Amino acid sequence: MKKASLKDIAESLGVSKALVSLVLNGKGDERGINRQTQEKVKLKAKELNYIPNQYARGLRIGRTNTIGVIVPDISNIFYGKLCKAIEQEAYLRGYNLIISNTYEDAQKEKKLISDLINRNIDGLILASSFDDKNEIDNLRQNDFPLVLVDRTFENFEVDSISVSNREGAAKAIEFLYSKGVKKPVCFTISPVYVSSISERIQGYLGALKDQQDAKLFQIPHNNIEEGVANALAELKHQDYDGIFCVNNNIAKAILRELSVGQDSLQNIRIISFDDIEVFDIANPKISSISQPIETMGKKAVTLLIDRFDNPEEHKIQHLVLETVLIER
Amino acid sequence: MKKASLKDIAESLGVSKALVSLVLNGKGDERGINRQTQEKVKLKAKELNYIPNQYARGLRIGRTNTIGVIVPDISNIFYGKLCKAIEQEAYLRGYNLIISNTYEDAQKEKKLISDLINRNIDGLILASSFDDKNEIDNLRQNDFPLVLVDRTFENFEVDSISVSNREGAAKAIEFLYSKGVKKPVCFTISPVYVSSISERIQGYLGALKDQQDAKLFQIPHNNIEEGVANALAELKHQDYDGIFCVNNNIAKAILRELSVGQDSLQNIRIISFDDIEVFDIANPKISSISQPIETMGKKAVTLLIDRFDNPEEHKIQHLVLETVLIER
DNA sequence: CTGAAAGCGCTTACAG
DNA sequence: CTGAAAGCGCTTACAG
Repeated sequence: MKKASLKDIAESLGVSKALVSLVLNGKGDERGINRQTQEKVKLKAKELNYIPNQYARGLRIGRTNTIGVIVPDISNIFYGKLCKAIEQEAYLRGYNLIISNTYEDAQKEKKLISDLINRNIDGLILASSFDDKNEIDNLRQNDFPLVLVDRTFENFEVDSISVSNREGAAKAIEFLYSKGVKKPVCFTISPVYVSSISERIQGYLGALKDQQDAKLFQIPHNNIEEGVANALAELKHQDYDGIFCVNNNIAKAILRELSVGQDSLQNIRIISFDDIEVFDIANPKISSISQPIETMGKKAVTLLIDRFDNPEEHKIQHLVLETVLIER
Repeated sequence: MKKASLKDIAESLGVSKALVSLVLNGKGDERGINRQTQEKVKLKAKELNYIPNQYARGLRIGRTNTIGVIVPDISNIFYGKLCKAIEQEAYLRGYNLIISNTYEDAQKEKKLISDLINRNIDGLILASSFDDKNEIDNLRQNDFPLVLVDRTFENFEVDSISVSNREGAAKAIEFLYSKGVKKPVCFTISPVYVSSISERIQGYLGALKDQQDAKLFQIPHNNIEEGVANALAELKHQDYDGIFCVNNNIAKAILRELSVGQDSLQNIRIISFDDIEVFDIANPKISSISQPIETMGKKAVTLLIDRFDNPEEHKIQHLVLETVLIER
């Protein structure tokens, strides 16, 4: 691809690169450049199909209009939708995205973060798998523009946006009780230390009528099917009559498992965090705690860009959005 | 983020930037640089936590180790998985991804392509929404590294990887017949001109026992629910007894619609292109034509990188993978 | 109103 | 064995 450069435009017009740069960046009037000259430049730029080299530009001014996004797994529908929302808002604002997945691997996350920073991203939107905020404390110390999304850290002075997981989980348990469930069990997922998951577990525990009933199954994130199958097998012989799933992947695995037998569990009532389309058509019916994914994604971008644009006035924010109970 | 540069290393060691660059790029021995000097350089680089600025590097050598990926919609599970496969292979090979969505909007696709090229991506993996290969013919003419994935163009000398859509669709129709279906209808989706969809339609038409039975519903991609609801309502009064869905989104919409009534259609047999988890738990059972998504994604990356690395010897390839019928 | 020059951080001939 | 210099394409003081 032979692309036109500033130089090409300048030479073909007999003006300097500096002038062309100024005009094309909308500083023509401000710098009092002849209107006719400005027109000529713009015309020629269009004619040569000029597009500025963002990396040369980035190298010079230290901004690349690129936002890094790191999530655990984009093929998880929750993160897929989140990335979509982020992408749409970013596109509107003129930013590109570099999206990467960690698959809950802290080593990979470390590498990705330095890779991305190294690629001169202007800022980072992160759904972190780290168990400790210290892993990213250097970013905070260096004032690197960072927004935590979905997963946050306590007492960490960095912009974040998430949902009220504890309340959402409590709402789920109360719903189960209201439907006659006596003993609800919680299916959680590894890594259990990420804020969203641990808060949901706390919400479950806090909402239990009798702490004696507390029962948690921890399903490994990279082997959900088997973990769920084992848990369900164990439940068969017990008197738990409700299941709270901490995320949609768990609920989906339960549905699959139930569809191939486990008749004795057909009467168990299920509710899950994340509202996904599958629940509309699933049998048994699965109620859910729906998250405002779009708002979360768009707002993350807004927070980040505000941080770029107003580094001085920008106030660190911790936004917490409400969830909605969807009864089925 | 104050990052260490070549200069920092060079100065603190009293050597030149050139030497440092050579050593760090593994050309120390080749250029006969003193082993001890090399060691010192590497140590200091580690100590200062040096990471090269990829964009300065890219500006200089014209490569950025970044691959652009453009798909219609990453929140569609098919493309989500495809991107995941692409990401995994790219990560292994040391490449980053810039992923963007077109939402089937040709204008946006045009803009994204020039944006990405402009960001010095080394190559592009594209699932195009264009109705005409001429839209990207300039890329081909300029020898820009490009791999078409999922959606291809006929008689277009550019690497591509896709599945045998026609045969897959035919297989689906034959399966319906084998299960006693007499008159299968096809639910297709807009834009209907993209290769994958049009080939599936051709497969459907070609496999019909009686061309008189041909019946197509064209569902708009941005209003699937309503389109499907209308189509199903119309079907109620007719004698079609099988449905072939050209993709998973259509099938999911049918499942939802059926779950809220339409009893008279419960006995219709359904098969869909794309095998998704939902089908395992869905009622009615939905058979499917499964695509080798992982292979498609990984192979796209391989093709692209081979193109970079061996620009001379690289032969244009059009890979077509087989689909698999999943009976349910 | 416009241009010449410096410099962002890197790599690569070229010279010794 | 190593260094000085040029240049990738851009923007921005500075000068006139």
